[in-house]
Amino acid sequence: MSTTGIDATFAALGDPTRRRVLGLLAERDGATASELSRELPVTRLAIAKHLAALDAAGLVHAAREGRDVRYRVTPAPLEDAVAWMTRVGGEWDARLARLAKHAAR
Amino acid sequence: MSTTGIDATFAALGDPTRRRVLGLLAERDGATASELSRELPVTRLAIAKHLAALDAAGLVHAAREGRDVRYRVTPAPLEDAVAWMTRVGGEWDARLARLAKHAAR
DNA sequence: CACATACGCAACCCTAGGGTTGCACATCGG
DNA sequence: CCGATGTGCAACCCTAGGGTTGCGTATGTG
Repeated sequence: MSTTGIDATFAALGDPTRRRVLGLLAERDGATASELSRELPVTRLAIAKHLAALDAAGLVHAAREGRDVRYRVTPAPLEDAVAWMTRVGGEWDARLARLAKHAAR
Repeated sequence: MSTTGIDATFAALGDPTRRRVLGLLAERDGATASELSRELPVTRLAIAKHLAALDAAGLVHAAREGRDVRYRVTPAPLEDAVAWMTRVGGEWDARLARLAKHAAR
């Protein structure tokens, strides 16, 4: 499942707009690209691209519903990212590292 | 302090090479740019740029020692990044979120 | 049916930035 | 003092990718 892996995750999170998209989607789960484009200063198609990238990174899942496509957050890859951070952080908080590893569902 | 904040942190972490640099530095703390460049397939100057970026993001601290400059990891900004992730994760693990926030010393 | 709405493809523009080379300067060791 | 080593600046190349517009297509609604 982690075929794409950490590289894709961090790359996806690297862009500010993409993080805003993900953030919005975290609140309005199941939103469409058009809906999100109304709340951001970019085109619908730009949002669609970002959603595609997030989808490729496994951070989001697309589900077609008739005319429109609804997206919902799938935060599993974030666990690996957190695990990496705690590692390079020198286990600066051992409890955090332990929980991050334990949080895998 | 959080003006640059999360944007800079995630941007810095977005590049694979830069993550490798940070990862190496986590093991060999206090390494110089030249040392790191010997273990990576890129130029010393490229490493130096990455270290500058990491420094700007507050993930690394440069300390001049005579002829060479030694870098050490300062993982504090990672806490904010982790906090953001847990937030967009829909508090998929409430304990993790609590600890991430609590870890800020 | 006609119109609005939502998605998708393709081509394109343009800047950011990762990486390089070439040179100059500082410092350490013999 | 001289050479080896480490850092820094500047200019440059080049690709990735964020964003756009234009158009075509499908699905919903009056």
